[in-house]
Amino acid sequence: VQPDGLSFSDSFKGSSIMRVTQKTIAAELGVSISLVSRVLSGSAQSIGVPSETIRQVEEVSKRLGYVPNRAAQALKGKASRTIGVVVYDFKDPFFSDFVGYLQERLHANGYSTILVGFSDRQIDSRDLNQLRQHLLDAIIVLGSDSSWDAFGEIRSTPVFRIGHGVEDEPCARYEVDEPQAAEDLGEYLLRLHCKKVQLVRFDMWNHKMRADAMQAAFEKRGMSVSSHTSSLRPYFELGRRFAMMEFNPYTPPDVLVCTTDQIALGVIKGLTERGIKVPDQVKVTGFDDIQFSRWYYPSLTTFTQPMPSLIDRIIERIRNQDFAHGSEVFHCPLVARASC
Amino acid sequence: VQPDGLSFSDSFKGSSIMRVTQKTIAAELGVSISLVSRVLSGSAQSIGVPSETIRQVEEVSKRLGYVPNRAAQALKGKASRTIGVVVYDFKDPFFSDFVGYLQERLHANGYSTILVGFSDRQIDSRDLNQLRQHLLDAIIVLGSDSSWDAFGEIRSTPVFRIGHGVEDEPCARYEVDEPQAAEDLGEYLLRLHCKKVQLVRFDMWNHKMRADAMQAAFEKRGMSVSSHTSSLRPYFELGRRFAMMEFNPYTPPDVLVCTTDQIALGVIKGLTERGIKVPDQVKVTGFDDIQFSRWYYPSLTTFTQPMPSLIDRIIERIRNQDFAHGSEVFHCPLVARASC
DNA sequence: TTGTATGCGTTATCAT
DNA sequence: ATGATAACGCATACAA
Repeated sequence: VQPDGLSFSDSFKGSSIMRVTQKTIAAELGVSISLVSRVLSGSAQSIGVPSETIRQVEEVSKRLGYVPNRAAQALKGKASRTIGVVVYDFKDPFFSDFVGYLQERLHANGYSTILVGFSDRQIDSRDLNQLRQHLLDAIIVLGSDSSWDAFGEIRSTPVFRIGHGVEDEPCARYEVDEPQAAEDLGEYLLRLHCKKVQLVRFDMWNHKMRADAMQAAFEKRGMSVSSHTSSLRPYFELGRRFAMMEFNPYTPPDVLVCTTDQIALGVIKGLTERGIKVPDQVKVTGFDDIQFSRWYYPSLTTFTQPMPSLIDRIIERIRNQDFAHGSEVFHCPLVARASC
Repeated sequence: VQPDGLSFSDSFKGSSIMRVTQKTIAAELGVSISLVSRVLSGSAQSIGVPSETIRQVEEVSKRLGYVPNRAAQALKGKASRTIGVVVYDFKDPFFSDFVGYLQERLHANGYSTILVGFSDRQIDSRDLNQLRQHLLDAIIVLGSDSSWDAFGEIRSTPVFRIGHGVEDEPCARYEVDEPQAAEDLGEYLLRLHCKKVQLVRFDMWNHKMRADAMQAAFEKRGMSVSSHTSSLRPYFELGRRFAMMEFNPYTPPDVLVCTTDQIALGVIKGLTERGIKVPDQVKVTGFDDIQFSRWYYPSLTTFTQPMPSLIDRIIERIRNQDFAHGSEVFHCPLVARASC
């Protein structure tokens, strides 16, 4: 990093630029702060303030570039219209896609997003202290966790979790309908005359939950199911390593069912490097429908997560202050592409 | 989305759960709020408060789970330790990678991140109104923009831009050293005996800037350079479409130099679909080193952006209140992989 | 129709 | 060594 050496003189003037507050506007017009406040908060009309006065206040406030101070508003007990978003694994493309969409919808609905995310790791309650210092209308958690420990101390803010959690978590939870997804894939594989399935998954309880549902659905349909489990990270490397080292091309399964798109893409890359053709010699499926699954070669058959409806539903609940605890499941449709 | 129908009874109790404030602690101990404040802000020691009192306050505050209210602190003029992050294209994997890393570093340094991002579009000053309502220590902008319009109204908060901007932007700017990158690639291609280069880029000024630098460096070394420009989005489709429809396999260039990894990956996919081998029949390069470039088949030769050092440098400047305007360039090292 | 006063949680400046 | 008090920006109950 090297300076270009010519423009460092014009320095930022720090806090010398005064913020425009209601006081500024009131002084400018020679009226009281409360009058300005009433106009700016929209309650003036119904109170009976003459529209000429309203116009003047609005004119000056616009001219001076007034923006309300949320800190002050929040302090007064008003909804902060600020949402905390917690992500367990930001490096995971699925989650970063999700965050992008979530943030955009929140923004469109007038909410600000405070982001707290990590890579590949459990979240500690200390990690959330920063969130607790803000006045939030709600917290949205992206990711599964088998314990509620991290959120135990957050009691004054409602939490929505998108992912699997513990049974009696004091939050509203949205979970993938794993059995339904498994049934859908089972039917699909049956039509493709798959007899022999191998599952490839990460060694974690939520992957196991998904894999177990798959296994049940496949065996119910008379397929034979074996399983490969690994704790290698990142997921892509897990899949690739499996395809390179573990996959046996002499007694291949018909299909490799992976619990995550990243694993599946790694598998495809590993197989391709070994000269094994997908889907001709072995089929591959994933889960999540990340952006790159459509763009890989071959494109990946996977399950789409219905982000738009899910997110809009949560935003609506936040707006309605509907913070009822409990879990709902949502359906992830199978998207058939080239890999299977 | 269907309810599971059994756990919606235990509703969230809304604001019935009182927040713990300094007042709560003061009441618990029968002391004044000021005393509590002094202890909690760390100024007690030097003032001469007995360590026993300090201990007691700290004990109670921990037991009650006190967290300072940033809104109140910010109102009092304290640094909010909150940073706004603006992203021009969150759908772009490069930016979402960047945001993840940035956020993690900010968090580690005690800063909160307020995220405002969009997909594929110019940002309007209205889009930033939400940011302006927060008391921010700084704003970090990810992405290039040939105009300062959107940020014109933000005058009380220092801005850092990572990307190309206009010459006299009142902010601190960090820009890719395009000529240096072009030189590096020129040398590299020379060693690979490439004579004929085709550039593939998006139709936007910052892509043109990069492509122009490349063209100059290549022609300087005696290579012939042609160029394909398109305004198709997303970038991946741009590259793929080019490879499918425009690329002429009978008079192929030695290498396709793309202004972005996404374009390059699309090119590779398109070529692969046509049965054209990369890098055997034609080489491909990108720019940015997104996560999937390493994972594509073949893996992509590209330029890495030095996020860690860049981000840590910016955080340090924020901490030191060093908001000097002007631009610095940073070097993006070439990473040679399979595609070229 | 508009102004005054109060309080949100915190910090800082006074007193005591 | 500690407690009152004011102030940050805003909203609102209460006066006028």
